[in-house]
Amino acid sequence: MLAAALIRKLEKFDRISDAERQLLERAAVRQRTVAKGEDLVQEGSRPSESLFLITGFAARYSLLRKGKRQITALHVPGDFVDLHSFLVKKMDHSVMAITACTVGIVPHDALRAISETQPHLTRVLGVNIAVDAAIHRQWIVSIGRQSALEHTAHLFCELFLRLQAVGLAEDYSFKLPLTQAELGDTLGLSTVHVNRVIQEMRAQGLITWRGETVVIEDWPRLQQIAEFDPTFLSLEVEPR
Amino acid sequence: MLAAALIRKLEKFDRISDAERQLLERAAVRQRTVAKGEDLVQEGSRPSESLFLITGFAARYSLLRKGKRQITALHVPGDFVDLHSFLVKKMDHSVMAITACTVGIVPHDALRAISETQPHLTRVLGVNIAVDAAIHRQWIVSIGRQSALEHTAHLFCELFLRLQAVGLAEDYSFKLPLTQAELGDTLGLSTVHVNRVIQEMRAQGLITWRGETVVIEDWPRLQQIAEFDPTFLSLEVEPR
DNA sequence: CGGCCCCTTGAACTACATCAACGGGGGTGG
DNA sequence: CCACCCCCGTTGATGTAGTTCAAGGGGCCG
Repeated sequence: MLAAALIRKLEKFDRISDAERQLLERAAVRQRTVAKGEDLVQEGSRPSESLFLITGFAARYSLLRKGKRQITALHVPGDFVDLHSFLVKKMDHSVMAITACTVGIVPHDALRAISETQPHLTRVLGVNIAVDAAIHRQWIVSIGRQSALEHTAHLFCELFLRLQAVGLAEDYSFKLPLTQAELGDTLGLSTVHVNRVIQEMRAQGLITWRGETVVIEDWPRLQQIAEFDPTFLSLEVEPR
Repeated sequence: MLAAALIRKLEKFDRISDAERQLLERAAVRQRTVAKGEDLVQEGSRPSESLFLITGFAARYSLLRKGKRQITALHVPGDFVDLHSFLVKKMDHSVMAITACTVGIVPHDALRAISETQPHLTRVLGVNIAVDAAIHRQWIVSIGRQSALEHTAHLFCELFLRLQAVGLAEDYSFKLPLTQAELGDTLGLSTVHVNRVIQEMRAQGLITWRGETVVIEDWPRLQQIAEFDPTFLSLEVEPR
């Protein structure tokens, strides 16, 4: 039952058998809660377990000298936050809790056992890593070649679909518990400029965003401005 | 013998047994040459085989309206260019030959067979995907929060180590067969500005770059300017 | 020999950053 | 329970890194 959110996410990629489901349930040996602002995983560490998000938002980030920060990934419930640490061993970045989080814990021993005996499940977990990479590539495109408004629109499109995929969005509305400063570190923009872009998006009737609730007011135009194509999310059930 | 470059690359991550080596050799059923400027793989396609680079440079890229282009990855000999297409099925970007290339071809059937019976080799191939993702994250950090000069310096550090890992660099020197326009599309900069940054790097005695040959003249300072930490490349043999 | 990349330079422009300041709301300590 | 304070969103003014436009020159290939 711990792994319910994770399984729902993996089921977007391919059908998961009952046997596989049970294996995942048993692999998630326990859970942990992490306070807002705390690190789930730290740069330089060599984790012996991987974490998936059950509730809350998390962010991978890197720090540079002069206090600059870049967020390289946002994670929502169901995401396997540091699955790659099983393969890559040493963390090259940290992961922090954007909100209070509960995470499921899967020991690397359990992942190894799955990789030894469960080729199909292993492939589906591989899809997870590959889709993370695809999202990274899209972010590179957006930071590199889109305007601040286009880029922001793109991120909203992406988050909406990802949250919808795990049942956390309805009626073009979802929770976005990020501050504008955190959004700036995600988009590679200053806080001030994020604020102006958001106001422009409101003025154009693209979105509303009050408190933690975002409503997409004009989905077709938001997609069009962002040049959004959902292919990179691989949200289609296929035999893998 | 076809897969020699690929195997050399994988051996940077972990020891590859003779049996695994032979499997890879047999999986690489044939090779192909691709002319400079041609696409190896096209966005929207559903490849039934994956390609690794034997010789030449290749780039993954996305196009935006108004003719803008962003390169999201550079590939050098030994790189498994679209291994992820085995898992993700539909390409969300294209891959082009920066120079004339020869590529080895591995049918997805062969990759599936490996995934069914070769857990260790499957994990090592997974490292390949995970390291690609780590490089993507580093690019996000560099585009998002570094100056043009810092970012360029970082890319040169990365390329030097990656080329050195496959025996294509010596004495702080390597071949970089990119035009300044292509480098701009890689860094998210205009051609004009790339030119000015390169000149600044030359003026500071960091590098020389004549024709296709780059020489790193001051490796410690180049790394320091770039805030370069090679951890993300995972170039250490470890049991995986 | 001609044409076309590719590198280079100059000048003008602009998207976004930086600096500074203020108000409101929610949590905390007295 | 109230007061304070800090975080967060917001706004204005100014600064600048990088873009865009334009043009020339050199080398290589057909």
